[in-house]
Amino acid sequence: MTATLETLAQQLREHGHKLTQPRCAVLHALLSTAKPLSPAEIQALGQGFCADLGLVTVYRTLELMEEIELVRPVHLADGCHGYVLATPGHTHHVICERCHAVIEISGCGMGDFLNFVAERTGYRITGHWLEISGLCADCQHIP
Amino acid sequence: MTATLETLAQQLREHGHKLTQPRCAVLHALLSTAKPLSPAEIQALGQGFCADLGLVTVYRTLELMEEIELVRPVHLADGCHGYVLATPGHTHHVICERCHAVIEISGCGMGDFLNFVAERTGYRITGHWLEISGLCADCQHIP
DNA sequence: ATGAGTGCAAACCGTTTGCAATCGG
DNA sequence: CCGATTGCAAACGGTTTGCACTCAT
Repeated sequence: MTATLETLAQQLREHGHKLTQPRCAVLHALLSTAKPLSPAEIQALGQGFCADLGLVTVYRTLELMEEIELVRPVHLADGCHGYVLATPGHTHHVICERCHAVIEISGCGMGDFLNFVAERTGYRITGHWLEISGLCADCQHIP
Repeated sequence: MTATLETLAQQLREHGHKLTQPRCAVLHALLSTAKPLSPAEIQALGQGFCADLGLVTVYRTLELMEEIELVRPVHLADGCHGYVLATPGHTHHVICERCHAVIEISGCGMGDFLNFVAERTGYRITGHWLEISGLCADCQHIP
């Protein structure tokens, strides 16, 4: 099931949140691309739908949507970060270092590795954060 | 080989950098713990060795030491980040979510998983960033 | 009608920059 | 001695907060 404005709006309502113009504008912005968007980029794109969308509202909306797992933050190694629409379940991001396109990998073949780490360190492992960078199919052909 | 103030200082010199009091203070601070330290924490600890150590100098020193791979940045999922002394080669961090102790895992059993990702996505994989969180041996016994 | 949601302006925090003074080799 | 390094103060960019107004339900 692919996310649409309707399904996303529905999820907002289910969590008891109001469906407002600014929130629709943020969703529109995120739906318009597979790349992670910064709050400022979301504001710029969102203003096509809600002309006076404020940056503060974008922050508050993203915080809200992160809580109900509608969006997921993407932290890159260089510290910059953005948001993408979330797909349910445990996923990892693969990010093109040239065009920043993102693919989510669901399911994760790291169970064995994590067991090894647990044994080796004595830690009880509770979570992990993995982001993979590379060149997407398109960008491999562009020098 | 465990890093000491002497070996670290040596590396600085080898790269043509001067060995100054503030830089020693930063190294002292990092040697004093296995936890990642923020620039502000490094300044506070470092002032025990160099009373007027400035925060700006800490930033510039960390930048320098990151370049010559004396220290490594640690980004946590919650966005806060710090620095730890680096061990050579490709490593991953395992961080205790309670006391923030860090263990580095060298070597990394993720080759197969990355190949799988490459096949599945069509990306040419160039790098990855993995941080594992859990409870260290000590903290498992504290509720 | 009424509380959730909004925009604005200002506060805030961590980081970076310009510059004159200082220190190490 | 001389350039690398430092500390200070100020600029900076992104994020958060206080508050009065507005909107969705």
